Amino acid sequence: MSIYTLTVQGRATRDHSQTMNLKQLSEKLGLSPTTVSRALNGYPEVSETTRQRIQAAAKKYNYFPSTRAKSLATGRSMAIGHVIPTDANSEMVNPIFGDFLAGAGETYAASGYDIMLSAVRAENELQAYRDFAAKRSVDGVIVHGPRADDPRIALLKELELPFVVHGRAPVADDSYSWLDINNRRAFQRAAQLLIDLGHSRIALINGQESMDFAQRRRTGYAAAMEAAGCALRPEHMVADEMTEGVGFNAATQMLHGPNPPTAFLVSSIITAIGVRRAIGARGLVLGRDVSVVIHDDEISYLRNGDREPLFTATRSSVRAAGRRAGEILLQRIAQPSTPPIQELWDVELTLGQSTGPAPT
Amino acid sequence: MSIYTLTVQGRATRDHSQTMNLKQLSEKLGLSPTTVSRALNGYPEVSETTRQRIQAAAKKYNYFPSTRAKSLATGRSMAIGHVIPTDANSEMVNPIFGDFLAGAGETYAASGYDIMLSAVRAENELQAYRDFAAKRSVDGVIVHGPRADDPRIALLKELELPFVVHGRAPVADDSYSWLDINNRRAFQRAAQLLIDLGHSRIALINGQESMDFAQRRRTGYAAAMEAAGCALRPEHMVADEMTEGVGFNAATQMLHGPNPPTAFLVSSIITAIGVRRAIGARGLVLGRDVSVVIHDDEISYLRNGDREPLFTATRSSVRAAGRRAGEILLQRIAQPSTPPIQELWDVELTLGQSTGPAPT
DNA sequence: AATCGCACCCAAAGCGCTTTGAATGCGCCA
DNA sequence: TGGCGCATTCAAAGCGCTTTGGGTGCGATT
Repeated sequence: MSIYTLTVQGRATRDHSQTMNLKQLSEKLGLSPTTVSRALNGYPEVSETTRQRIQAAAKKYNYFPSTRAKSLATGRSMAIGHVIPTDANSEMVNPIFGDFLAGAGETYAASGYDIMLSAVRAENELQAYRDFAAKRSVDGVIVHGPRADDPRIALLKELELPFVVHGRAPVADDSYSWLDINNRRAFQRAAQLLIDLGHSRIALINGQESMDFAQRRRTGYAAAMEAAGCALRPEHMVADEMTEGVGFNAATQMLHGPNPPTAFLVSSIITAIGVRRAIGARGLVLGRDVSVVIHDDEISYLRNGDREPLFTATRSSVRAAGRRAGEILLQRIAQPSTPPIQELWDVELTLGQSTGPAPT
Repeated sequence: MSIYTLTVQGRATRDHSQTMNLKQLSEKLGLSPTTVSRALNGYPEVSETTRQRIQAAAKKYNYFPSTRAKSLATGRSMAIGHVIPTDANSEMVNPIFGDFLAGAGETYAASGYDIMLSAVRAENELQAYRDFAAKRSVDGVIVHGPRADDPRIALLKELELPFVVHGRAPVADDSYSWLDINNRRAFQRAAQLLIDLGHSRIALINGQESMDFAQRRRTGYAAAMEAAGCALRPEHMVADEMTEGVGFNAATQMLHGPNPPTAFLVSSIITAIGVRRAIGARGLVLGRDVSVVIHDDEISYLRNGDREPLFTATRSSVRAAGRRAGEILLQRIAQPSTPPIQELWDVELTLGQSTGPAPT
């Protein structure tokens, strides 16, 4: 027995032997569907004694309202859309995605929302949002990894689909909701820390320049360097995918160059693992010969050390960000006409074993 | 304007100014909803010329059928459920999840299915599957990371919800569909490779014993060791979470022990990164003093080297597994009464830079 | 000329829920 | 005693689609 069966022609036919539904339940109780529905949804027009009776019966018969029918009747789908790009070229699935979703999922679950995931190639990303809107399958969406002049924000406004951006677009704009960390200040402080330790040849291994966060981090880094009178060397600045391999290759090349950096500022712990490998391969010691500061998203399976941090790091939990972004979105959905919400989180700077005074 | 608005009492009221629906479209065309629906769904009872006309209009007015209504009418939700445990204790979100989903998502998208994600704490996992069934929000589910005597399999059978297991339960059972890699053979071959290189003190750093794959890998490892007459030392076998920290700690401890291993067999590239760090910290050289063989799931953001593999590895793409598991599930959904499908994939063994002859 | 088959099309019912608008019954006040 | 207000309950409409079970009109068959 299954939910549906196929006829010979392949046309679907129904199978109504399903689970308990509202009508059946109300018949068992000798009440109207109206009353049962109201009782279960907590409306006041039903006496407390019948409500008790109804709830007991619902539990007894394991009754759950069909989300499909509920959605259709209410016009709300009780689901939030997330679009996960599965870039065909780079085969890169964002490693922080899982933790962000776990955080957001907690929030959603508490309010009865589900997650609708759309895994698409980058070039179909816009269409994925369009589909969400056209098929009315979600009540709101989260936008991940905003880029310079990101077309998604304009599209979502046009589609009138509530959304929250994790991160933000480069241009200041208070017409939409976002949650971001203070990337600029984070990298400025991180660079300053290294400068205070006596470093002046500090390399930046960053995410791709098209990403807003990467631009802001570079700006922060550059500001600290310039304020300290340190030269900004193009050969010491890389903006690329945040993979272990990129970290290794970039650091290897720099360490073999004419004026090798004595410190690295690295945008991701994964990239930093590659940098660490390069440092080791060059016969240098991390934290003594070469310092490294990273940004740590607190990815659950890549903790930055158990007790004390391994890498000195600017730190902000992406899981907490997911939780909060989910809250903001639900709030937007409940009250779409209130002004958008923006939150800028400051990061912690924690000292680990990967930094030390510049070698003399 | 939003999908719905709240009245003062908080009761939802409808807002029907929505997007184009079937009725509106059919009116514009001067046809009945029946005909339009049939035309768009490819049924034969409609002339080719009107079909063309209808399709053109649908495109012009950007008409998409509401999935909600469609689901209700057909009884199929056109969504696949995935439950992602967000364990509260370990805060561990499975790193291979993203890539598996990306693969499965490709398959789903090609058939018009969506992904419904349920992020729950481990203790609520069973309830998540129950909810999927009771709320009728998905047509089938994927079971991730099966454990010994996994209750989910029995539950799903009882719920009559089509499912496919990624991995399989320890007890042979051809009554359900699964897709697995040959973990036993993989680790047997990997251990054999090390033995052939002259190693005899080979450590195993494995996933938790409760996981089926970990048991099979240990069995394969043990078989090779015993066949070669190598002692199975308990202090050289670890079964724990597959994090960098665990790899580092376990390897550090072993390398400082009385009879340190000369080779490691590691269940995950993430753990192996910790092992590599421990080897470096001990002042040893990977691939010369100590050999390492890993299992590589080909996670997109943690490639095992660019061109040539970094670690010698048994290798199998988890993304490809997702694609195929999705296919199997869709097949099960379409024809639930056909016999279950089981697939056991063999892994590749690729040589990298992390293995060499045992030091003498 | 009556009948049949076929190609096309439609009205209406139904999926399982929510919500509107009314009905019922009861205590209470004038 | 009649009428009012309140607390409960219900019947029916509607959400946007699919599918059943006919219709209609036309050429071909007898």
